[in-house]
Amino acid sequence: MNNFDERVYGAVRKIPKGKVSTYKLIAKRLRSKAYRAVGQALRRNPYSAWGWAKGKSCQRQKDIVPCHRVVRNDGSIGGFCGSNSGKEVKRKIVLLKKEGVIVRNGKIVDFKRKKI
DNA sequence: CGGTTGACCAAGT
DNA sequence: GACTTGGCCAACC
Repeated sequence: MNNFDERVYGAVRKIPKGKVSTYKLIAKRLRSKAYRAVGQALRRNPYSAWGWAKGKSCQRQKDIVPCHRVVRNDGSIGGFCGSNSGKEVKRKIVLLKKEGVIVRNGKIVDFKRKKI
């Protein structure tokens, strides 16, 4: 519970629906400069937000980490599901759209107002 | 313990 | 806008 990964997951879970955050901001919230390590933690994310958002039984909602609400500092998507292929990124965009976050050309529209 | 990696960032070209 | 560089930090081998 005290390792870096757990703290990252905890912070990401607190992101409210319809809002987004960045790797850097999360690191800041943890009082750390390890924004790169945040990406690392999510990459090996043991919890899956994808199955949950898709409505299929995957894991308990309280345990999931909404990694799709975490994007790069400039509002671009980054990666998803341990991959940066366009396929996975598209999934991420769909999830965001469901929550009211519009993404165009791989970037979040009005990102400044939606980030925490 | 040292080197590599990465869902990053900022500044430079 | 794209690409490169140097820096950053934790996990991994």
